Amino acid sequence: MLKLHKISFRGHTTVNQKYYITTPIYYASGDLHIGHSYTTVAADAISRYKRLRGYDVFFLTGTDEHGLKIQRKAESLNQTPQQFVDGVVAKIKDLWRTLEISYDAFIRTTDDQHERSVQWIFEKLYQNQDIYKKNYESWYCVGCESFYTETQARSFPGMICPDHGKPLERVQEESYFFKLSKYADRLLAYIDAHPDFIQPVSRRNEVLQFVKSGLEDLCISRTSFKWGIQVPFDPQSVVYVWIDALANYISAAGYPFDMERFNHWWPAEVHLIGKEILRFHAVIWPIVLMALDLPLPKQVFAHGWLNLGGKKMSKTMGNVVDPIELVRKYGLDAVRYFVLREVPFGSDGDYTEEALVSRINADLANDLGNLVYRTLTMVRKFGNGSVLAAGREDDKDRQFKEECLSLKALVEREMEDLHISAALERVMALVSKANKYIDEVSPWDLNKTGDDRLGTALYYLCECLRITAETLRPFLVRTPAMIWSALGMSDTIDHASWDSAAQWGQVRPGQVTRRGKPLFPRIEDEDESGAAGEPKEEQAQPQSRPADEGVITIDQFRQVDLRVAQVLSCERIPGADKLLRLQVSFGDETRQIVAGVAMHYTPEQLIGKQIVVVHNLKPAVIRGIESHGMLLAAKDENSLTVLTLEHPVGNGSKVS
RNA sequence: CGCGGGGUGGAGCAGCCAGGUAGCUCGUCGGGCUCAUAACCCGGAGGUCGCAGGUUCAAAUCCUGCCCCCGCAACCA
Repeated sequence: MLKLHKISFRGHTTVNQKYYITTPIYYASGDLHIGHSYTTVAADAISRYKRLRGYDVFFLTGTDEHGLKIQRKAESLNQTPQQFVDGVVAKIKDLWRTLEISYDAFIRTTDDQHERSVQWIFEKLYQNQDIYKKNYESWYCVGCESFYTETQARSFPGMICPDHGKPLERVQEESYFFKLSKYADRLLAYIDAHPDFIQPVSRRNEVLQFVKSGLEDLCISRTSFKWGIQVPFDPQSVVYVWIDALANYISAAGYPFDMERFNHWWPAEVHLIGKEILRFHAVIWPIVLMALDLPLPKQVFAHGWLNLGGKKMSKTMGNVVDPIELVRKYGLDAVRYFVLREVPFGSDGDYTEEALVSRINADLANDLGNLVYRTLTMVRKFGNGSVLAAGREDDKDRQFKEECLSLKALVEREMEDLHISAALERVMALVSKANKYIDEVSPWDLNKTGDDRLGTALYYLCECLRITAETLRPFLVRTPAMIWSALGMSDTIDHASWDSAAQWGQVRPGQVTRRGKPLFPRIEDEDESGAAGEPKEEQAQPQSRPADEGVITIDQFRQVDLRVAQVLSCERIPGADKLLRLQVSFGDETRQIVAGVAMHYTPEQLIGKQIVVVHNLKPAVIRGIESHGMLLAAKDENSLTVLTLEHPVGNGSKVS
């Protein structure tokens, strides 16, 4: 299952230092989006970079496949949980294949070896008395076969299960708790002593703050669902996500059954994570490792998010950003470039299609693509397609050469701190320099005068492109090879060492170039036909589906099933200021919905009213209460009014 | 007193930790070039660096207070 792939590079026959990097394991309950892709592409870029530098890399990713949510989802599809997750995992692997993620191993928490490892860990922690059993009471509904917490239970009127109409039972549940609190001081001391352990610094401060405010022991088992790893000495309980999922980082490296392999790889150099799971990785996980008496990972690096900017998240419209679709439309390297470039170190980036297009056009098409194209055109026009030998060298030329040769070190400096975006910025800065160099040297003039500095300029530019291509290899997977072959290099780029990016003279005078087509064609706005004076607010970007942004077709509107409903009953939800819970009738059907209107309506004001409800909205759980629809209301700064009907109509009537 | 992030030319951001000419990308205006994907290069305009105090020879940068915005946690369907 662990395919250790190894690429050998010229100049790096001896591989010695190891580098173990992980992504989070993603929850296999559905499709992944651009955010997951970002983390994984970033890990991929780092891995490729490290491999190029001669490290023996172990790049781990995978999936977290247990839990109630998956169990339920599988049930609703009439599948076994295993069948369900197998399907999801296949799609996730497809996505990574599409993005050409070079992972070395893919761990699934349903792997037999992982399950045994988790059980072993659980047992060991128990024996060391870091896990203890505690009784605690909770509420249970036989119908749901689910446990509810005190607050959830109290939100049900009369403590009656809303789904089954049965009173909840008070039951005692035995759960296992992990002694987080015991290790709080040790963790603080560790973080203090290892400034690089949590990066960036802002995240580190956040964790320190959190740990100082006190840790509570963690409940690490469940009896409310079965789809999980059994607690070895207690068949009633399954291990909850904390230990189950986090342990993947060591189980995948061989713990505890292949200690030789494990000791080779562990501790990991870096866990790359999104900031939303910082606490699990910077608090719970280190403490688990401490309890197991294992070394901690060298670094937990929490990157920022790729937010969905500007656009309102409208789930009814389903505007999730599908990375595969994006790749199909814009190309793999464009998408990789965008996610790696757009999120600066430590902070969040913003995804909009506009930003993506503007990045592609400005950086890849105008600067890089155009540089390659214009350079090779000159080689063709002024040198018959063959690279000219360098002639006399001017100060400008010498300076440009130095810039090219220093790129590698600059990229390294950024990458060693995982500043991926900054590293790409360095590359693009050289591209920019090259464009400027062309302008200053004006090869077309040199050509007219027959100056042999023409050869110098063209040769230097080819070397610049060669170096750029080599340096881009960690980030882009197609472009470097395309530039390489366009330059007419003799070998493939895979055989070029990383160090050669700082060595002048790899391009041979006389080698024959092939210009080909532009690498990154500019993405032009579709329909430029609009009248001149038209305000060009958000220009309609090329969309996979037609329609200007913000404009929908009648068919799209018809997807929303609006219906009249009558409020049968209505009540406040204890502990919630803004929410009302309503039972509404559609004539043949009664539903419960939750509405955030309690600040403006008392329950009595609504009872009996006919209102308009989105009938086909996906159910949601709000404050532990299921809501099967959304009522319509109009709102301005200081008031809110529920839509009602001018004249009564039958309940369940369609609104259109 | 929930946790955290942020307010810098029209837009998006860097600079702040280690005070000392306010920088980048896009846009805009003007110019240049013609090798190039209406691209590339140069130059200009445009900022009281959220507000008010304080420290200092000097503050976007350090300190204090206040205002506003955004995530998360919740009460967003």
